[in-house]
Amino acid sequence: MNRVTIRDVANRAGVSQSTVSHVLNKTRVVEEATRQKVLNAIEELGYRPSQVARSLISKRTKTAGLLISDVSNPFYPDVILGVEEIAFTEDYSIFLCNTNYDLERGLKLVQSLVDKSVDGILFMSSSMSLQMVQEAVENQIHAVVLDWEDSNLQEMASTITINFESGIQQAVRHLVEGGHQRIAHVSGPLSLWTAQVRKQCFLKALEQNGLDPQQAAIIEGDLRIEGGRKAFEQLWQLNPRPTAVFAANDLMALGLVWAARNSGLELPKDLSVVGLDDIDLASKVSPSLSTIALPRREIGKMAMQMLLEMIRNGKEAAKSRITVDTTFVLRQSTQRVG
Amino acid sequence: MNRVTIRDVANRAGVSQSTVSHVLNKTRVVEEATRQKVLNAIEELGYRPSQVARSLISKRTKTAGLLISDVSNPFYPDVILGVEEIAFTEDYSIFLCNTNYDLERGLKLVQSLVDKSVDGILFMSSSMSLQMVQEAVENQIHAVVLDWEDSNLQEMASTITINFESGIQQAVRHLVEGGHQRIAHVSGPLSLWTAQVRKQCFLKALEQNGLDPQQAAIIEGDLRIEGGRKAFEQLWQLNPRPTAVFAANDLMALGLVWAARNSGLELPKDLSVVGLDDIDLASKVSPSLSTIALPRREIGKMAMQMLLEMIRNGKEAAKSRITVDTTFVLRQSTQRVG
DNA sequence: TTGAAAGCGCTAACAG
DNA sequence: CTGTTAGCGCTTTCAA
Repeated sequence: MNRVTIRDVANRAGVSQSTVSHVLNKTRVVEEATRQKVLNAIEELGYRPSQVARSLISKRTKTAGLLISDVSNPFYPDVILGVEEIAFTEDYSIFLCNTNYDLERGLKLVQSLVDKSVDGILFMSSSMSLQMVQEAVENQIHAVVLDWEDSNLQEMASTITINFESGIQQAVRHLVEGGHQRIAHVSGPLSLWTAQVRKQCFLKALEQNGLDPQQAAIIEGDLRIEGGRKAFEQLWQLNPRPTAVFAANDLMALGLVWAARNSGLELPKDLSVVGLDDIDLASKVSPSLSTIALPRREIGKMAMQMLLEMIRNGKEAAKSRITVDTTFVLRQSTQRVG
Repeated sequence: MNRVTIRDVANRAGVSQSTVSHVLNKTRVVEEATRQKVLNAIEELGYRPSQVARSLISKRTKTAGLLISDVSNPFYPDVILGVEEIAFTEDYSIFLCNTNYDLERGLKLVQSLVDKSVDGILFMSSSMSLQMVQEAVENQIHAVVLDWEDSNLQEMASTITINFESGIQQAVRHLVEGGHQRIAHVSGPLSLWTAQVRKQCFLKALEQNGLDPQQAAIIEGDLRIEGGRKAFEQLWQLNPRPTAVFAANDLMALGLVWAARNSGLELPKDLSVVGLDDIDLASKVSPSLSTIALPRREIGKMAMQMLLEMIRNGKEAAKSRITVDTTFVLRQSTQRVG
C-alpha cells in the first residue's frame, strides 16, 4: 500500500536501480530484453517516479509562480490561459498567487515560492517592489516582469513592457478628430507604476493633439467598476463638463458607462468613453466599448516562453526585453462631439 | 554562490546538523547559547531550508491542485480567492489548472499534479470523470469534489454539493407569481452533470408551480455570453414566445439580455431574464440581473478547509459532505408579465 | 543536551 | 551492456 519506488521495480525486474533509472530517462543504452523486463515491472507495479526526489537532485521542479494582483480582474484570465498553454506543453505547473495589491503579502508569496524552489516567477502584479524580484533572483530563481520598470531591474530579470503610448495616442487622436476638446482621464491608483505611465501617455497625447494637458481633469480611480461609477459622479459635477473620458481600464470604463446611463445620459451621444484592456466584455456589452487593446493571451504565452528559455539556459541566461504594442479599437461608446 | 545547506549552517555554528534541524523545528530542547549560535549562523548565511528535501522525508509538499474548467468564466475567480485565502494561512500554494472543459486534458493535468506529489486536489471543473479522482486517490492524494456526483465517489473524496433546487424553486415561483406562464430555459451543455441537475431542478420547479414541464422550451447553450446571444435568436422564433427565461448561468443570461436589447426589446418589460451564479457583473450592469446566488468565495474557503482537514488526518481521514444552498436575488431584469 | 549515522527516492559517476 | 556507490538536503532514530 506504500509508494512504489524505483527499488521495487528493480527488484521485480531483477536488475539494478540504475538500470531502471536509465530505462526511464533513456540516458544510456539498455538491451532490449532488459528494457522490456523493466517496462513490465513498471507496468505491473504501477510505478510513478517521484518528482520530489528528482527535484532534489536536478534542482528543477518544473513549477513556476505567477504573481498577479487579483484574479477577479478580467485582465488576468486570458494572461493565465496563455501562460498555462505554454507551461502545459513542457509539463510545467503554475502556482497562482494573488497579491491583492498588497506589497507585503506579495513579498510573502514570493518567499513561499522561493521556499518551494519554483524554477521561475512571473511577476504580473501591478503592485511591485524591487525587493520581490531580488528575493527571487538571489535564490537563483528566474524572473520575468511585466509592465514595471526600475533601473535596478535590468540585470536581474527579463521584462515585457507594454507600449501604452501607441494605443493611447490613437485613442486621443480619434477623440480630438471627433471634435472633443475636453477629455478627462480616470486613472488607476497613482501609487501604481502602470497608472502613472498611462496617465503620462495620456497627457502627452493631449499635447501632441493640440490640447492643453494642464486643463485636463484627472480623477484617481481604483481600477474597478465601482471606481468608474464614482468617477462619473465627480466628472459630472465639473464645469465645464468633459465630453469624453479615457479610463485607465475597461472595468472603470464600464462602471462609468453604466453610471452615466443610470443618470439618464445617452451614450455615446452625451459622453464618449474609451477604456483600456479590451476585456471580453468590452465587445459584448451594449453599447460596446471603444478601448485600447493589448494582446493578453500573447503576453502570457511570451512571458512563459521567456521564462522557459531562461530556465533552459541556466544561471547565465541572458535577460531579454520585449515590448508589446497597444492599439485603439473603435466601437460604439465613442462618437463625434455634439 | 551555491545553495546554503543545513550543513553549512552546522559548520558555521560549530554544531551538528541535527542540532540545527532541531532548532529549526523546535523538535527538541536546545541550550539557549547553542540555539543562538545556530540562529546567528542562519542569519549570517541567509539560510533557507529546502522544502524539496523536507518533502522527500515528510511526504508533504504544502501544495494543492485546483482543477477548474476555465479561469475566464467569472464563476471561478471568487472561488479561487476563497481557496487562496485559506491556503495562505497554512503556507500552502495552489497549482491552478484549467481543463478547458476537456476530459482528456483534465486527466493529464491530474497526473501531472500526482507526479508533483501535491497533498490534495480540489476538483472544480464541470468536466469531471471518475478516473480523475481515482488517479489521485490511488496515489494517496486527497480529493475534494465540487458539484459532481457518482455513486463510486462517496468513499474516495469529500464533496460539496450545491443545492440548486432551493434557488431555482424561488426563482420560478417568483416568475409564476408575476404571471409568467411560458418560461424557457437555456441550459449548459447537457453532457455536463451540473447542466443536467439545473435543468431537472427547473422542470421540477415548473411542475410544483403548476406549469407543464413538457411545454417548456429548453435550449442548450455553452455557458458563455455567445451562447446566450444565440439562444435568444432561437427563443425569439418560437411561437408562442416565452415571456421569461431562466439561463443556467449569468454569462448566458447577460448574452441574452444584450442580444434582446440589440433586437430592440425593452427589458424587463418585453422579457424577464434570470441568471445563475450572481457574478459581480450581475449587480453592476443595467438593468441589473435577477439571479440565483451561490456563495462562491465561501465554497472556495470550505473546499480548502476540508482538504486541509483531510491532509491533517492522513490516510484514514473521514470524507465529509457539505451542501450549500442557493437563493434567488431579485433585481431589475425580471418583472410582472405584460 | 548533543552528535553520528541511516535513509527519504532518485540520478550519475565510476567500475566492471 | 550493467551494477555498485555516493550523494541531493533534510529529519530522525539511536547512542552518548
